[in-house]
Amino acid sequence: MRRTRRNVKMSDVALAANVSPSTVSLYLRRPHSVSQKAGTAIAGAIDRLGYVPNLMAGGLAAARSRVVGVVVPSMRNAFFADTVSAMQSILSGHGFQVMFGNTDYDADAELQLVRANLSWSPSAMVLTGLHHSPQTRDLLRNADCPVVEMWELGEDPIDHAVGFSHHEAGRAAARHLLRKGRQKLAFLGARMQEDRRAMKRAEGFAAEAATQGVTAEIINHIKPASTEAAAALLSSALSKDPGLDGVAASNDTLALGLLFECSRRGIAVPNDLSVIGFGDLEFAAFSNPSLTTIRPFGDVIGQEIAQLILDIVEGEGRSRTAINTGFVIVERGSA
Amino acid sequence: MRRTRRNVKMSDVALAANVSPSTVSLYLRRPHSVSQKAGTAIAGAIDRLGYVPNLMAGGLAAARSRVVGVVVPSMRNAFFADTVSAMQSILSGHGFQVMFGNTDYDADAELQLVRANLSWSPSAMVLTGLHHSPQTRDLLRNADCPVVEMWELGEDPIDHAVGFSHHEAGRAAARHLLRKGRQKLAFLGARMQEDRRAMKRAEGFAAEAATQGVTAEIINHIKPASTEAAAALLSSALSKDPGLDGVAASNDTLALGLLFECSRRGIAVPNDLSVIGFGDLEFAAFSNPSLTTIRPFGDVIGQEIAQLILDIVEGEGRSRTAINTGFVIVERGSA
DNA sequence: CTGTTAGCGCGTTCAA
DNA sequence: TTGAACGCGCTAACAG
Repeated sequence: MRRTRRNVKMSDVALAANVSPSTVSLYLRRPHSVSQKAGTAIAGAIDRLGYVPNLMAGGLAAARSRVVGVVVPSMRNAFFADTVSAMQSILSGHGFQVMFGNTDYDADAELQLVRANLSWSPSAMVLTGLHHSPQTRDLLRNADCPVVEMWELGEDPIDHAVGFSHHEAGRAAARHLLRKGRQKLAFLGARMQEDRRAMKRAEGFAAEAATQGVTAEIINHIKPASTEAAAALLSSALSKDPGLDGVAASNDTLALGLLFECSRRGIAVPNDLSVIGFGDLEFAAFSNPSLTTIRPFGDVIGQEIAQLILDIVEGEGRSRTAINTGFVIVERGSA
Repeated sequence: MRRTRRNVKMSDVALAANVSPSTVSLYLRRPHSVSQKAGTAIAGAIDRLGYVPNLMAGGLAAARSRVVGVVVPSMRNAFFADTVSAMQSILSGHGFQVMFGNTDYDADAELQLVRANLSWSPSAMVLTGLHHSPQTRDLLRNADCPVVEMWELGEDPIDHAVGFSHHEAGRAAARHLLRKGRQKLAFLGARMQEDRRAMKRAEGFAAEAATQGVTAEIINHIKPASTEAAAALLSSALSKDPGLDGVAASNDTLALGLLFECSRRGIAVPNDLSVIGFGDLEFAAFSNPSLTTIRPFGDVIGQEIAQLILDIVEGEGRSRTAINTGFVIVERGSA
């Protein structure tokens, strides 16, 4: 840590530019509300002095900061990494910064992160999913900023929601398998006790199967997706129904594990067993057979959220309370 | 955006607890420096009133915030997602928050992000790599906080560095192929004009080959890794040297694309051609053949950085200026 | 378009 | 251990 060369502040810039501090402040916020002459003088002083605004002071005075708090289960998850990256790129172009936190699917961690973010009087809060502890909801309902729940659409959002229906995604997976003539279905999931959205897909899957008179078992593995999880789930499913001919996995990582496990066991995909994943990870196209999966639009979610926030914060027009970004089935070799 | 129920502040808590504001402040920062009685009264008031500290006011007064600014090329990249997640988990346990930005390998974007982060008087700044624009370096050198450059070790760090030598990683890849009896080598890279670390691996690769009397061509594709990039690179490499029998890819995504392309062309891996990647992505083990690759330790980098920052900021002891997290070769089927 | 005047909510002296 | 005074650097009226 280097010596503190006392920070140059706005009043120093004002001095150097021969204007008052408030003119500098105004220039910084609305350059066009200041005379050409003052403007160039200020701009000159700013970079001659290497002035860096103190956003804490600004935020304190304005009772609001240009920070957007983002809380996701895990940045290691490509879904959220996509969304947050897309959001960050757009927001930073408008002078907003992203403060982020991982909950690791822990409700208490979520509460702490929300609390921490709110301490910065953010311009907006972005959370993942519609399911939060009552305390968290309370905090957010009383927060003096827009709240966006993402990656899920459903009942009773706190404020705004951007995403899609996981129930529908589950139904779509079932319909796809059924259309392929599959009759003995199962939904295999990893860590669904924590990932409520995966659970909703599972329920949609079973519901759709039921409407067609087919029963679909839902099997959960309590640990995260991995080769071991895939092996365990496949064994379990096969023992419950040896005639199994179609499975949906709660995500592509698990689906890829299933493909791997099938090849180990000599189960032909898709002839003996159809497999459909969820997520359309980069590598879904590279597997053998390539993976049929459901593609959500993580980047679009991020873009829509950024735009929504900008509309609300900068904007005039009314903003939609729910935005459906949809999903599509990407048909490849495995189903 | 809901109605502003005027925020409860520290003085409100003080009032409710029958103590002065500064006692509350003291309690918040060092609970043990306050009498038992005052302590419980304050704690009670805090959660009865739902007090959320205003970190901007606190930071302004203290001239420092518990924010750590993190700047990475892209969160979509699993390397950085791992590192940042690991770092965030540890830091948030100590009351620090992460403010992050993606540069997309753009030096100017990096400068803007650094400037923006510094406006928050962060407790530390974390950047990716050792290569930055002179302006960025200046800003950082004069910054009144520790600076950590990560994912690379080398000459002249700004302050602290946590990572490993990419030159050495490149050498290791070459040694591995040479040890397998490969004699016609090439290093295939995507977007290396921007990813300097990949370029350093390429140089290390060529240097090591040279010491063994083997020449290794370095070929770059200016667009990001993809199936097209892999196809183009393979064609180019084969046309330069039809006898090619060993290649290193700048990352696993590209390596997987190469594997895919080889299988399309009927090139047997590893018999006709050995392939070694970099990164050890989750799916490197699932490909066919599975991918031999170099594993950096992204999560360890994050942990070490978090620890380093905590040591400097909270701590007493002297902190190391460089931490080598190393790498290992994971030998699988492709080489 | 510019300058003046008041705080924003809290940390940090210091004295009691 | 507690409290009073002061100011952190800036924004937001408003008056000129």
